[in-house]
Amino acid sequence: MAAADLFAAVGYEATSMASVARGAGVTTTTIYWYFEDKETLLVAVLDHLLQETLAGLGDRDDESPVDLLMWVVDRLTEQRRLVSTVHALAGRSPTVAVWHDAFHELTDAMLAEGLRQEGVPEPLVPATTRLGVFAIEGLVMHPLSRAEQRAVLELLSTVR
Amino acid sequence: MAAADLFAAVGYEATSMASVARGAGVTTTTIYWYFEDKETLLVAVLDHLLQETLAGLGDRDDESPVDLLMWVVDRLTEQRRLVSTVHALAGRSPTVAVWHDAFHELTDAMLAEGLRQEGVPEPLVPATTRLGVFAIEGLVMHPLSRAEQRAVLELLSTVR
DNA sequence: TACGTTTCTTGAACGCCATGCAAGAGCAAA
DNA sequence: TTTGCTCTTGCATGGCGTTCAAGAAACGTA
Repeated sequence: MAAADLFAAVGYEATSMASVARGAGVTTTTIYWYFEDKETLLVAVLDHLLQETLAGLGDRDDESPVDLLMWVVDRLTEQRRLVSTVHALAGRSPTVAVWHDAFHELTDAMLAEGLRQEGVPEPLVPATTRLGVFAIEGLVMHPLSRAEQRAVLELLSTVR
Repeated sequence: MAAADLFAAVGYEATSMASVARGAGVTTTTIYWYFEDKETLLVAVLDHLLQETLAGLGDRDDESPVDLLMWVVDRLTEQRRLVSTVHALAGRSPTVAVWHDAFHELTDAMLAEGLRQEGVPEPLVPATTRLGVFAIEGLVMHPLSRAEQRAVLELLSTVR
């Protein structure tokens, strides 16, 4: 998909529908036959990216929890621009908001399950999950050195 | 400032320079005489809001740390739309990025100082500060009940 | 093979937006 | 009164997301 490349290269906002069409060798109107609007196109790209990432995650359920989180942070950091685009758009576009909510439902559940297997007591799981998600999003959005990232995640693993 | 009202009412993206001008009873060109572009106007509004919030914070340095954080989260949540706008724009606009960095430098320092006074050991201050900031931003961006918010902040205060 | 219907593509438009520019009003100093 | 500066205006420009009427291509049916 040409849109995915452009979103990754210059970002969603800087990508015009005309440039997507040019990249696909068609006209803008053709894009609109397949996707209702630009936001729907974005959601399609997000779904595609999510599939890829989930597949990659399946290949490494052997590593330690912190290493696993670091890997997820790395993948999301590669798409930092899209992440903040989604957050900004979710507040004003129902289309993107639906995807964003579904995404969190999925990832929050995965993290919660991981925490349970690490022995986090059940009543603490919800709040710990949320704090974990917030930490991941924070690490993705604010550039820190690898050591600093790890320090935050290690600190996070001391809550009780 | 008319721009501040419009940004708060409908958001930055949905606010056209024409509507700002109309609200101020002038022409768009006049706005451009005072502000270089729309992003510079945004930064002026952000500065204004920050001044107000800092003043309000000065009136309540008596409350408990968690209550203080809750209050900050409340103020930021009222401006949730602007918060995510700033995050999205900081990645592609130098103007907004500069303001965003300065904002974090200020607020991170304030939080770090608060943590020291709460007895957090010095070597843990940097990572704890970051985790705290991430928690605040997460709470601002994701709607949770008051009890859930408090649970996350209480959990956060148990790290060591 | 021919025809009707559905699927896909196109070029040209529309309305909105942020921004630029040349000209002029208002006003103070000389 | 003239000069020069600050401020405001109307108009224009180029780009954007999106729409629409029209036609081409593909396909099922006879």
